[in-house]
Amino acid sequence: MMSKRKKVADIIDNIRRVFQAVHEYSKKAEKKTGLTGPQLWAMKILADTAPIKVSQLAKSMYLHPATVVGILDRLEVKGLIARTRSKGDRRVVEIDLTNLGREILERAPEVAQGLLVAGLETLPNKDLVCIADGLSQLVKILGVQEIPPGLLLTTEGHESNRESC
Amino acid sequence: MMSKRKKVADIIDNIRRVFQAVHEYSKKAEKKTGLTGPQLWAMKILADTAPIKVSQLAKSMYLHPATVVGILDRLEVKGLIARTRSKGDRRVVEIDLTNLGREILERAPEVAQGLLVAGLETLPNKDLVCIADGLSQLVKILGVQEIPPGLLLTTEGHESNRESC
DNA sequence: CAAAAAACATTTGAATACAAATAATATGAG
DNA sequence: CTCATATTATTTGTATTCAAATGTTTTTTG
Repeated sequence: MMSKRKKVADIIDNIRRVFQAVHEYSKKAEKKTGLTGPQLWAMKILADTAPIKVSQLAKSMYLHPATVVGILDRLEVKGLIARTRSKGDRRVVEIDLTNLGREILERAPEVAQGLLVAGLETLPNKDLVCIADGLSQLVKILGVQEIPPGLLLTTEGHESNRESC
Repeated sequence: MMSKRKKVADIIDNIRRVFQAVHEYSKKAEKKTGLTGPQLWAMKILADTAPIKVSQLAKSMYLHPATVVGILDRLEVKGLIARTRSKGDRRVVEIDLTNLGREILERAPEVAQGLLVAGLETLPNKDLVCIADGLSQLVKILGVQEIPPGLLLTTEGHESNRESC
């Protein structure tokens, strides 16, 4: 029987491994496409929801608007997105993919989350429950059930409803 | 019974929550001490292992040496650490906490990991096994059992040996 | 309607973070 | 011993991230 101390240490190690893996994966995707993780992420969202306001994009990415402006600047320079001042409300800037942007995106790999989703979907239901419960406990410990996820991807909608261990 | 799709989505959401929570926590510690997460993290490591080489500190933090140099620059300006060119090998720079650094550190809160460890330790053994197994599965999916953890903390030593669900 | 408040995108300034290049020193091969 | 190689810290340049301040435009209030 492992000591409690040892179990806790193992858990922490594995959390770190997950952090690290997501990070490494995003760096690999960067090498392949010339797009950084956040840039690719923004484009994936645009592919689904363009045209979209800057503020809405920021919300979708759970990032500060100022951060998104920077990312958009660089994507614009590369000719992958276009900004248009909205006719109806001239405070608003509408973002859309250019044709080049769409082409590039087709050849781009999934964001880190894609890897996770693909991997998880191959698992039997029983294992999914196991993983889900473990993470729920962690979330409970951290006291962040209410926090809207953030980072890592775009899928919105977070109605919860889970089973217990 | 939840659909597999839904389960996977829930898992991803919770992973994002954990990411987010760790990040938020580090920002909170920053407000309290005037030290950023990485700065505090570096000092915690120094408290345990100083004097230490820059390259060794970088390894302990799983960061690029260039990044650590920047962090040390800012800590040095605040008078919390001291750099000394090593006598034995003049390429090496030894880092140590100053007395002021030690004082500040005493009043500083734990790094995000501290919160996790404390929370985990209150859980019954059964729950720990549940969390550990869930994370093990994730790590397996990501194919990173071999990756030395990284991020989040400093404790070294990672022999593994776990039970199943 | 006019002034105040809010919403929106952006700019500015600071801290990470990495890769690549540099400079200084140490070690190894011949 | 000398030259090539390796190690060590640093500098430089780019990207991400946030908070705070700014400038426009819209909405709300009085």
